[in-house]
Amino acid sequence: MDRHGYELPLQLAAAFRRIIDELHHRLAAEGHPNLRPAYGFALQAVGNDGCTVSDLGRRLGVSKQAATKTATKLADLNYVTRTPSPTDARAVLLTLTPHGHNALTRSAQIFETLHAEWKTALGPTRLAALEDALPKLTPSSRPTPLSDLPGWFH
Amino acid sequence: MDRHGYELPLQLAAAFRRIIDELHHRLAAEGHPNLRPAYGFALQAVGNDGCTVSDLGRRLGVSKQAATKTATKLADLNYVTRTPSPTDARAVLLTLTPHGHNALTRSAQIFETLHAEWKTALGPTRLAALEDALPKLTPSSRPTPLSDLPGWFH
DNA sequence: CATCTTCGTCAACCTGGTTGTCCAAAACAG
DNA sequence: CTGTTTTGGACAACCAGGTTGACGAAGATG
Repeated sequence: MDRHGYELPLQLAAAFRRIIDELHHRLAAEGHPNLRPAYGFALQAVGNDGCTVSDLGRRLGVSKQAATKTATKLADLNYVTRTPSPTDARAVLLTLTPHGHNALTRSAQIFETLHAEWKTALGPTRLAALEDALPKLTPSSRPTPLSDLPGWFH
Repeated sequence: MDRHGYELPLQLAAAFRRIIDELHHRLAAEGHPNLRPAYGFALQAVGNDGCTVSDLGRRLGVSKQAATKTATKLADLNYVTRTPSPTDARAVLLTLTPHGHNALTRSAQIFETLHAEWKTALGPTRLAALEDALPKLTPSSRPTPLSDLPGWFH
């Protein structure tokens, strides 16, 4: 009757993986074929208000150096622009380009579509129960930095 | 009332991450401080029956070359031994050492303990509902290779 | 016996992290 | 106003764990 303890984490990982894969599959079909999952998280971290390189590092939970590399990548792919900060001559402001904004809004739309699909697959009650149960599964303690997902595995 | 679509994947990732972190935290306390999550999956792939390097690559969904590197790492950490196959002079058999067996049995024990803790936290009904709902969330199509989790993000 | 095909390795490369070093700019003493 | 610390960002070097390409030795197959 009972499942084994190792099954649930595998299911969690598989579900997460499939969702993110599906998201990027659809994003690729909507003009964002170069957007890797890792970049997606970074884009979210930059956000509509933009931020500095150090901010990005802090939000992603990685070093400033890693954030610099990521910022360069995002700029190369035309997702953000790097402009000197008007208030701090040391700082570099990362700002979403129209392409970056587009990626964010497309992602949000796709997530809402996916949410509707899950509701159909499970029924609203069971989906809500799932969303309810997940945060209670682990004694969260800290507010879960939602970051450092890449690189954490190693 | 409804949650946003992006929340569920974040919850999935956070739960998975915390579970694996907790597993390795306890494993470290039980004599396996060097066992990284990625190695854990590889150890599971080797299994009690052992396998060849190519088998390992196939089970993990990575190239033979990557499997060679992983096998070397596991051997360096004394989790597996590399012996020539008696039936195929080309092949190298990977076999769990006592230390490797220990890691696997400890992992299984810890997972059962964690499962019991989840049952306490959620109640048996809601845990079962969670385990029921997760596989139905995504239209699995293929049987989910459970592999290539490392490296997939990039 | 000749010819695939497979097993495992070496080498080179890519990505995305990490530390260490450094300079210029800011912030904060005094 | 000046001297010292802190901070922002980049450089370099390194590491882990993937990738592809080439290759020899061994099995499988004609």
